[in-house]
Amino acid sequence: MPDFKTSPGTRDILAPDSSRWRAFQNIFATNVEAAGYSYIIPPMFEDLDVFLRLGEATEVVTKEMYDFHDKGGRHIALRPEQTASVCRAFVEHRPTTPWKVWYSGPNFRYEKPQQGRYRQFDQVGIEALGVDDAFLDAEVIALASSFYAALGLKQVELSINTLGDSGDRENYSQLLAAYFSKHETKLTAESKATLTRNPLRVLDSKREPDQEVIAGAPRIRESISKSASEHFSAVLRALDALNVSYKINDRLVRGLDYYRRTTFEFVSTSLEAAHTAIGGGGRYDGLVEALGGPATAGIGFALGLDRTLLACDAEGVFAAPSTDVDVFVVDTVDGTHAHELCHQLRANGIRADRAYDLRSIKAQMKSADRSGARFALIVGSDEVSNSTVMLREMVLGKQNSVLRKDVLSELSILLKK
RNA sequence: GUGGGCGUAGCUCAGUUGGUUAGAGCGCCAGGUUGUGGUCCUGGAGGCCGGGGGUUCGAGACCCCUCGUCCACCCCA
Repeated sequence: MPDFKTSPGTRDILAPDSSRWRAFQNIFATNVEAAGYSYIIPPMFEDLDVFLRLGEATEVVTKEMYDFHDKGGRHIALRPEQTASVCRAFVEHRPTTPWKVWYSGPNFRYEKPQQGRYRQFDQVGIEALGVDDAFLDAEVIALASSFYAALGLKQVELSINTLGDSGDRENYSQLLAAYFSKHETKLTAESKATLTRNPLRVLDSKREPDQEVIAGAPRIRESISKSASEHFSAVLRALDALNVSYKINDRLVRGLDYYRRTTFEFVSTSLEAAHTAIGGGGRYDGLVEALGGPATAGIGFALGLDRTLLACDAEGVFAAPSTDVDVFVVDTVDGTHAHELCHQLRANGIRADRAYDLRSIKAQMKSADRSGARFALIVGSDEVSNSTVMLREMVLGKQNSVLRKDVLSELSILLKK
């Protein structure tokens, strides 16, 4: 056993998974940049207070923060998500609105790891600030939806709900608290605990014994303001116009406290494990204000890389792209020829690798095979003496002699086929 | 944070009721093939059996602790 291993909940992403990650991020970037979202790279840590604005009833804030005091005495936290950072950046730079940004990168939560849940986990996401328009809600949701489609995912369901405005949410929360307290004896112990912390989240319980009480609970849409209700209808109409299918789920409240109005979640029906939620988001009108900025509307989503890739595995889509080189150079003379040929090929955009330590031709050919290169260039003493190289097409097992000076042009032609 | 399963070679795993120098397959290296990979054959390297303590004449096997990992709960992406 090695002396050192990765910390719990962290891991090394090696090839071919690493190239899959990068492709994932590239596809995401292409999709959202095509919709006017620009790239933001916020810091991975901030003043703890930035994240405290996410809400005191949120476990992400109260129990799972990676926080520490730095050498300057600042109370710092590794970001548990990126929405708060984006809002802080908005307040700090005051860009013109609408401000549409996307991000990609790791977040940190001190949780007990299990499948699809890590202490360092990656998300991609977008945030759009300064716009109240229901068309934006629908645009954001549609972008997530078409991104899943771009990966090849089919078994993804969209749930959507509205939480009303902040006053509505408060009222509803109290209404629920009253209702659940009345029926407390019928609730599971876990739900009772949740009730004292955040009555809304009791609705999220998937425990069987709770279902009857939940079914009878008051519905939020009965107690939201007219404007919030109209906003929700407009979002749904805008989704219909794009043929984005959804399920209204009036029990969907989501984890973070800052959500207002539109809230949504993407669930993979191909996953068996507990973690089927592969992405989610919503409006967070008021969060910018909480961070000291002007009253500003905001909406966004975050998608978990790991979970989305698990869903891809389950559906057998989005394989890791190949990173194989085009050419592998075998040099049994002294290594100099491989050295120079690789350099020349690479300089001309041909992906090339070689063997080292002047191993036997057999060993070098084995490396060539493993490299996945389509062609091998073989240089032995015969080739050196008549200024040629042997060009071998690996899968065909055919080879022919090529003048050393023609190698580049010859390969360029062959690789285009 | 709570509960349960599992830690033996780089990987996947065998290892009888405790009994000598701990095994297989795959992978890796070398040779068979003095200029050729993928198939085949032969050989080789590689293990403080997660760590610590205990029981025993004797522990990879049993007990305790600890760490890691997986699963469920909680929570969430």
